[in-house]
Amino acid sequence: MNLKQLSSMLGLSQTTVSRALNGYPEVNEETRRRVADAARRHGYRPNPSARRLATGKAGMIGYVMPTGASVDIDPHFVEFLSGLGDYARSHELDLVLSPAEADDEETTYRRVAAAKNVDAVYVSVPVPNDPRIALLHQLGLPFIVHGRSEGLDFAYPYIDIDNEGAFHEAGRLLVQLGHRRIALINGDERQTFAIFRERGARRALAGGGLELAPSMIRSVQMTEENGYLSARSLLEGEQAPTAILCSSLIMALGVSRALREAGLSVPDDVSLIAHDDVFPWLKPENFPVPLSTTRSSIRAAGARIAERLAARISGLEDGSRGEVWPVDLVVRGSVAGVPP
Amino acid sequence: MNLKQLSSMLGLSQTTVSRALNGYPEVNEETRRRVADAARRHGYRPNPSARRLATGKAGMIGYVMPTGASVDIDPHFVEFLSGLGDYARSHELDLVLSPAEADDEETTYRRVAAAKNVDAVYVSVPVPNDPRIALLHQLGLPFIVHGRSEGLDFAYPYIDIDNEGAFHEAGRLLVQLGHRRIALINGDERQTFAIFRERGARRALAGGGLELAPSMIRSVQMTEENGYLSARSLLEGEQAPTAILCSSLIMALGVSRALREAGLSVPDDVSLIAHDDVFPWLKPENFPVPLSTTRSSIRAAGARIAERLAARISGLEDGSRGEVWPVDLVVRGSVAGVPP
DNA sequence: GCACGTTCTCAAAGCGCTTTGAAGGAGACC
DNA sequence: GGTCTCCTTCAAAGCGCTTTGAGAACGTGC
Repeated sequence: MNLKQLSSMLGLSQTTVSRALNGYPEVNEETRRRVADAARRHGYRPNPSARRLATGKAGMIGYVMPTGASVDIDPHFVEFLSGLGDYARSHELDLVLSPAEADDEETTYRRVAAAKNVDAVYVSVPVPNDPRIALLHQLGLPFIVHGRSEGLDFAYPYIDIDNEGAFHEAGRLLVQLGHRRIALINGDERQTFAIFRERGARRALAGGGLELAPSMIRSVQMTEENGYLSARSLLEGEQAPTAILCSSLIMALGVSRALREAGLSVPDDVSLIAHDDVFPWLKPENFPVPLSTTRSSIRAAGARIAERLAARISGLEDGSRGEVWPVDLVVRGSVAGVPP
Repeated sequence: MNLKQLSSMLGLSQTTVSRALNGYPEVNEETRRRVADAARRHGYRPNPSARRLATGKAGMIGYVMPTGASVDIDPHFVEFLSGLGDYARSHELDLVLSPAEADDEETTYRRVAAAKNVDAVYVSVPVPNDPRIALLHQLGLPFIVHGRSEGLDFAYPYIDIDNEGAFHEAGRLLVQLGHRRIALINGDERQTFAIFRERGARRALAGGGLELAPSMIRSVQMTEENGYLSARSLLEGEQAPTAILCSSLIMALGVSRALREAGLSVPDDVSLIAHDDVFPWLKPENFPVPLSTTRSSIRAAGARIAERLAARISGLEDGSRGEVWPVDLVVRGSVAGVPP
């Protein structure tokens, strides 16, 4: 059932039917009702390819997904998807994933932009001076960044959480409890979120007259194993930390394991605070000792990003507003004063 | 730069240019070379919307993604995506995710099929008599199932792992080691993979003259917490198991925690075998006691599914071949003979 | 009764590609 | 020289929608 058939069936022109269905004002209400009715009865749905060709609008949002033989997609991504679904499922908004060679995303961004398959894209885990953002800016393809870049000479729309604030607050708590040897097990140091977290932690320590020595920092891909290895290497040092800030719950699993293996207990020997992106399958309150966290739901961010992307597509939003969401510090059993 | 411009620039008709670029035989080699050259130099790329409208082919594959306020997307999904990327990134094959209300996927499948946005879809985690498979079969939209259904009266293409064989082998090992009280912590019992695993375990026990009592089975969503709760409730019983089969590494985390909390050690008090889908961020060899597993990479399956979907789209594959992949049993320190 | 807005509807021209059916040109064969 | 083929190329007709520019139809006001 296409427009032609439907309109001839109704004895109307394609124009009128199209306008009736798309809510244009110059159609008689009575006619509109008749058309809408017939469309529903016959299950008419405009062919998106045709509509796209005619309007240039795709009604889909895109994501360029870095992949590679030695590249693993981040498990956080499913949480983002859950959030996206929260908004998108009721708006018939689809997401197009375009896999890209991780060390050459530009080609794929150009392909996506040229193809006009999608009306807007979202960009995740930015780095300072992110070339993807500059490229999208230049190509004129609407986008929203999940996270922030630094050093770009133009404004762009984003949603980010207050990573610096979160780690500042967590660090400050530890300092207030008397800890002086505080370590940070962070994500990839090239990524802005990790830079901000380090900055927050550093500022917190400075507030207590302390420094965050390079020997107390680890920057690694966020796996259980890396959490374990990082913690172990920290604990081996002369100046083993009495408190650890950790950038992810998954790494915190490994940190727990290393502590247990070293015969150290939480929080008596070592205090532990991790960032919690709110996974449904791994909860901080279920750690052997309930884990203190800085908490912010990626899922909620995903829903908000979908919403803003949809708004940009339909012209309801423009400009380059940045949103920074506050992060909750949730104190549970894993922190205590410095051991005697 | 579109076809019209390119062809007038070359002094050729659109027909010839189109054919030259699409590899039709009736074009002079010399002409083809000229055309290809000019296309490359001017960065010409056919507009996919136009091509799609003309051919009806989208060059994209789809996935209807069940979502809902209380529905969480499975973390296994990113592994699938990594695998998909392994194949798709070099083939410019995009994936369209269409979020659906989890309790009414049919509507979305119909929308996707009608929209012709995608040439084929993949279906994951099927249940017996899966209505989605029946629907796709009826709609004539090409698809491949990741997993298997049961009870459908037609054949369909799928890729599955030998879940029954895997759990049979794992169970048999435990039986051979003398265990008589063996428990199964499984995924959602409605899903085929869980049914097959139970079947495998049951058959293994039967081989030793044993029965898998309902009281020794848990069917839950695969989270750390549910692993913990299931294990705890099993250990509380009169007839606490001396061995546990577990359907996921994530649940095995919780099982470990429950055992530790109960003061039981692996493998002296309880042997443990889990299914490992091969997450890069959580490895069985890094469990406190290296975990024995039945191993099968979801990522590899993702790549294979992308490949087969692409083949179906381009007409290289048809019919309804099912592939069943064997599963490795990897024995590590977490299994031992039955405690005295 | 006529000119003039309004309101509603329409034919036709795109959007950029693929594909059908046909035609021009060059050899080959008789 | 004429006819037949084969090889290349082409004009034009879709694909199914939106949108422009224009035309009926119908009051209204003078």
